[in-house]
Amino acid sequence: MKIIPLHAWDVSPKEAVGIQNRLARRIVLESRSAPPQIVAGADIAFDKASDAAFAVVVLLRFPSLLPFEKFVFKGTVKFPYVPGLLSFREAPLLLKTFEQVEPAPDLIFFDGQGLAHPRRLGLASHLGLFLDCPTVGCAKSRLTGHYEKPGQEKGSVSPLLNDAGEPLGAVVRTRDNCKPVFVSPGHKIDIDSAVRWTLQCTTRYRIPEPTRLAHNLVSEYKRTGKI
DNA sequence: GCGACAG
DNA sequence: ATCTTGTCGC
Repeated sequence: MKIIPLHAWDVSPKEAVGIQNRLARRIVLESRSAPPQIVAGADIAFDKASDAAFAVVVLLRFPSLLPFEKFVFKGTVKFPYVPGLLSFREAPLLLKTFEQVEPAPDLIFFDGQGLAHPRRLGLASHLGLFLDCPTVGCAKSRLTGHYEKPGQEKGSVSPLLNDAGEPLGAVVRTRDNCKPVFVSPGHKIDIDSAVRWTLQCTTRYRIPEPTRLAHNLVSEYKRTGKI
């Protein structure tokens, strides 16, 4: 895929916040109506001992959800984990991986937030701009926003709102009696579509197949150390 | 000052 | 995220 270098990544936390505020205005919260044909999942794994990190992108057919291609990149990460600045820690490695990705997917799932971010530019939104591709953020826990617990039944959805009452995303029950996931649009997609595709990409597990498979693969690469 | 805080 | 076995529940 072609990457659009919107800015440098070796910046200070303060500069990072400024970049987020500036880029957030470019996010498009609208989506084309057609279903995706190819969806992707991306994730990163860190090796505690060495300072190596692995990034993986998996491509799956939709709606079969059968994986047919995978890409890996091994490197190091320097930016620390700071709540709200996750993309500055993970995006560099993920982008190196996306440089290899072909064909370009129609929708990409990330393990993290999209719009549901303090400055409305979570990892999924940020990378959506760099890749100029529809993206969805599917996080395992909340970063910001308030909500009412969704029903215990798979498919139950509850809106995630900011303090002004504006919608940021949704809390989605992807499996009966299981902790819900936090879904929010990244780029070039609306909230309802993000939730719909997330549910349609979910099988018997809490995590949607794209990111679940990416996570399994990246864990294996980290374990074996081989690419 | 205190609490919250994606991965 | 990462360090880790068994175990409770559907």
